[in-house]
Amino acid sequence: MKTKSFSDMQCSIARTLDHVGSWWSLLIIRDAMMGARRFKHFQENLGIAKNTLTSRLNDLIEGGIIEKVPASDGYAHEEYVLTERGRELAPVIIALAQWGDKWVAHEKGSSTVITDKKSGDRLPRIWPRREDGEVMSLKEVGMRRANGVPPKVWNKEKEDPS
Amino acid sequence: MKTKSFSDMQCSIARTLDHVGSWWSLLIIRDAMMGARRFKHFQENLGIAKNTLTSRLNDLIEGGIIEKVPASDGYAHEEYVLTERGRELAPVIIALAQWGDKWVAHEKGSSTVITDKKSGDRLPRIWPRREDGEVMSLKEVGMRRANGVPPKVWNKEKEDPS
DNA sequence: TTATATGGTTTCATATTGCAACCAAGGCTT
DNA sequence: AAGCCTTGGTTGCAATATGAAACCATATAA
Repeated sequence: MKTKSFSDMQCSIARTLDHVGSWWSLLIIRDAMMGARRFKHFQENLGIAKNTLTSRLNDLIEGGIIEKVPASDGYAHEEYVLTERGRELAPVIIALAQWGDKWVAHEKGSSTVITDKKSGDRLPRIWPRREDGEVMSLKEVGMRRANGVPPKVWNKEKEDPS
Repeated sequence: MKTKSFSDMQCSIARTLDHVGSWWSLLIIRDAMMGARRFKHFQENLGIAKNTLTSRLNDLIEGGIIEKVPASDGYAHEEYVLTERGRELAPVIIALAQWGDKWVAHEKGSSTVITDKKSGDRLPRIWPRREDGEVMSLKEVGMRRANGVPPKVWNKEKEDPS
């Protein structure tokens, strides 16, 4: 459940998860990226309860990740499509897919592969790089707050051994 | 809540979310990447309920993302540290942080910036690239199943207009 | 015109989370 | 050595989210 909201936290990650962190959100976004547009697409493919799907879709619409648009084929119904905000979550989806492909793919079922549409080839692992495009090792990657927010307690402990 | 497990789904993303998709998991992993090692670090920093933290930590341990090790300073307690599996979730965390930094940073509080530790500079956006290292546009990125799993219904609809 | 599919809403049972209280084992202080 | 505090939990209980099934209005198909 989520009684507590992450949106107050001083952290982009927490605030992002406030939008896409609920159980089904990222799978809905994945399906939307794969071409799902209608309620039944999501519902049949995910096996999600309809009331929950309604709820999650509304949350995503409220968060500006998905929007409702008139049906592309002239029918009366509306369809759910990703906004630019939503499409830009692709790196998250890709990173999740590639991690799973490497670490939990063999255990059960098949994997989802991220490809270059033209060639059909599997993409290399999405990975942090420097400005010059060089791949970084994870040890070289740091995290800090943008505007002088105090460092974590556990860092202070280490910096100041009594 | 999660009655239903994603682990049976034929999709790496779903199986990954089965490991890290619960409310607090990715924030715990984020804190671990920032140097948190002890129960109280996570608890104080996240404001998570203790029983929930216990539960999430155990899930992450069971998933091989975090492991318990003897205290680094010789004390009696044990500490929680990321395994290699866990450390390799960095691209997910980075992608989340950068998305949030771009799309939800201004609204409230400060943002979390991903940096090059040496220079302290902000990293460029993590983004899909071709084998040759060229940045791709999102339209060029595709997803498919590894081993001939049938395509989605909604794709068939389009391919076969009656 | 009738049947069926779509896109929901409502109700109820169940599973998680948050909160507060409690507790055992180590360390620290005196 | 005795007592207190911190750490790392566990155990209820209340609040909330999810799943399943029933129901329903509208749109589409036969």
